[in-house]
Amino acid sequence: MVQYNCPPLDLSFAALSDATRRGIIDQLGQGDASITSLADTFQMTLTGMKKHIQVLERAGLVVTQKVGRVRTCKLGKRGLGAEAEWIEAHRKLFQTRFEALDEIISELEKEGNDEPAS
Amino acid sequence: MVQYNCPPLDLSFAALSDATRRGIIDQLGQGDASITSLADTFQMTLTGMKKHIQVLERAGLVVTQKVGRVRTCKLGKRGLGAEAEWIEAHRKLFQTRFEALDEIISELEKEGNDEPAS
DNA sequence: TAAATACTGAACTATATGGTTCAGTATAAT
DNA sequence: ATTATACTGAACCATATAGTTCAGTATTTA
Repeated sequence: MVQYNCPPLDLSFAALSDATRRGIIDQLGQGDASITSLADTFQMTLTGMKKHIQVLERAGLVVTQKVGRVRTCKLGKRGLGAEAEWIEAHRKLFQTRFEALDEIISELEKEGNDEPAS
Repeated sequence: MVQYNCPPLDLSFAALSDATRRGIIDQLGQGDASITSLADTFQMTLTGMKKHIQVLERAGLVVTQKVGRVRTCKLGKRGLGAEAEWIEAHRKLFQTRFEALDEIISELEKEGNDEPAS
């Protein structure tokens, strides 16, 4: 039986499934930030923000470094390559599947630009 | 022609964060399947598989239809467009960030330990 | 030295997830 | 009419998540 086990994707997709964490990535894309400034931006306690950062760190999406009393967070070098690969590969799979059912799909789409569901 | 009835990214990324569910998508890419055959493939109870399918359905990644006593699962028309968009946009963000902070990143990698030994 | 700042960890709450078993219902096959 | 098949729902379990408060420690700053 094929093993579909892929821990890094588990961790990164789980990390991306939270709007606050996606927001943190947005924010870090603008520049590095401390836990305090992120907690302030997202109106959350320091402890709560630290947990989000830990989730992002475990997924390799963020790295942090503590200098003095300030922990600075930045985007991880790992990036989103593996996730992009999986998504792209399977996006094609979806499309292929629909092409195989082209006659049915195109018929449905002719009935309206949106969902044909009544 | 992108997303119309698009459930939030929260739901789809959460759905993709489980290896079994990613495997189900692989499987459905090969052809439609019943709950029973999927449960068999992934060595799981029917009830367990039904829960996974429900998660995928809520995310819009899978649609199902019950005919007689068999519920057939197939890939949802929604696809992975919204997810691909988010990932691609942010992948560029990561890259831009690294170019800007190349020297700092390499310094981080040299240190490795950010916790003072107390 | 004293006080403010920045973070950390433990503990708690509430809810979700991933899985099970068990007891059904509806449908198909014999 | 029986029986087997396919699914469904409720209930349960263990663990994880998303957040909090509270009590610290370590580091600046005044």
